[in-house]
Amino acid sequence: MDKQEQILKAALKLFVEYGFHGTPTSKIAQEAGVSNGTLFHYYKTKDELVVALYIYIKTRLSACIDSNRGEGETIKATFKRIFLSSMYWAIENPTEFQFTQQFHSSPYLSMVSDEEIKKQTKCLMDFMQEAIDARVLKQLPIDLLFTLLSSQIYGINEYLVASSLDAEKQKEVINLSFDLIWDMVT
Amino acid sequence: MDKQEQILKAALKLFVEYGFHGTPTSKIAQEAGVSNGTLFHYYKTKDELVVALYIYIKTRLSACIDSNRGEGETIKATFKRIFLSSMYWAIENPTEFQFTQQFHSSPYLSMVSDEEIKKQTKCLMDFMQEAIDARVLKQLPIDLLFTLLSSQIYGINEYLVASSLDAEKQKEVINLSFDLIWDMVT
DNA sequence: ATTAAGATTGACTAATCAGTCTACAAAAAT
DNA sequence: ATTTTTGTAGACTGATTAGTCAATCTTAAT
Repeated sequence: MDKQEQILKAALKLFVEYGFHGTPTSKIAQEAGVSNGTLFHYYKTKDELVVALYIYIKTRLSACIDSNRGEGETIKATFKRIFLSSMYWAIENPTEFQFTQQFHSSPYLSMVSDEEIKKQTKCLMDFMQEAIDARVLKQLPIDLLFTLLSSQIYGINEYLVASSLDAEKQKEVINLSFDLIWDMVT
Repeated sequence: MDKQEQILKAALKLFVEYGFHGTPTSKIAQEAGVSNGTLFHYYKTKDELVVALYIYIKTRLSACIDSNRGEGETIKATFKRIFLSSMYWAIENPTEFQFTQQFHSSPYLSMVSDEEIKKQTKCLMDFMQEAIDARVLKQLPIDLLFTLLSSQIYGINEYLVASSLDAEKQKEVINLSFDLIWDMVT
C-alpha cells in the first residue's frame, strides 16, 4: 500500500544485487510497481533515494539495538545483549546488512551529516562511555572501542555467511566470538 | 609510459572519488591521458577493468605482506610483522585500501574466482595453520581467525583515518591494538 | 626493405538513464 | 459543492555512456 516504502524495498533489493551503479531508477520503479514519476515525487534525485534508504535502515537497526535494555542488568550483560542483537539482526536481515556495508565504503557516506550519524549511535556510545568510566572496559578511546566492536561484527558475519553452518553451530561461533571480544576489551 | 598502468592508476583514483557508478570510462581514459579506444583495447569491458584493478592491487598487497619473513622468527614475531605490514600498507596506500573495501562489499566481488582469492591469501593462511597446529593460536576455525584479523585491520584503519593523530600517537594505537588482538587469538 | 602484428587514436552510435512535464485522479480543506 | 493540495501515471527528452570501427602509427621480425 505505502508506495514510498515499496520504493525503498525495491531499491534495497536491486542495489545489493546489482550495485548502485547497475541499478537504474526505472528498474526500481518497475520492481516497486509504481511509475517513474512517483519515484521522483518522493525522492528528488537518485542520490537522495540512496541516502534515505541508508537512514531508513540504520534507524531501524539502532532502534533494535537500543530496545529492551533490562533494569538491573550488569555491564557485561548489556554488552552481550548489544553484541547479540547486532549479530542476529545482521543474520536475519542479510540484505539490509549488506547494503549498509556497501554504502559505508562508498562515496555516498559523505552525503550523510555527522549529526545524523551521531543520532544513530548515541545510545550505544553513552553506554560504552559509562562502561569505560566504571573501569569495566579498558581505558581506550571510545571511538577505537566502538570501531573494534563494529568491525568484529562485520567480520564474524562475513565468516558465518561464507561457511553456512547450521543454527546450532552458528550459535556456538557467536558465543565463542563474544568471549574473545570480551576478553579483548576488558 | 606504460599506458595499461596509467589506466589502472586513473581508474583507481576516480573509482574511490566518485564510485564505480559515478566514473565513466571516458573520464578514466582522459585522466590517464589515453584515448577511449586504448582503454577498450586493454580491457574488453568496464567490468573487466574493475576486476583487473582489484587483482592488481591485491597482488601487490600480498606480495608486500609475504615478503621479508625472517628465518628464526618466532610465531608471535611473524604474526606481528604481518599485522604491522598490513596496517602500514593501509596507511601508506589509503586510496588502494579504500578501493579494496569498496570492491569487497560490492557485487563485483563475485566476479573474482575463488582460485584467484586463494592465491592471494595462501601464504598467510599457511602461516596461520602452522600457528594453530603449534598450539600458539587458539584452536579456532582458520577462516574465522583470518576474518577476525582482517576486520580488525579494517576497523583500526578506519579509526586512524577518522581521528587524524600524529605519527607518534598513531604508532601507539597500532601497537596497543596489536596487543589486544594477540591476547584475543592466543 | 617489407611485412605483419600490435598499439593508438578519436569520431561515431545505439542504447540507456536521470529527471521533467502534462494530465488526471483522489483526498482534504474550505 | 468547490477549490486546493497531494499522489500517480507514463510518455518524453537531453545528456551521457559503454563499447565499436576504420584509419594511422609503431615496433619487431623476416
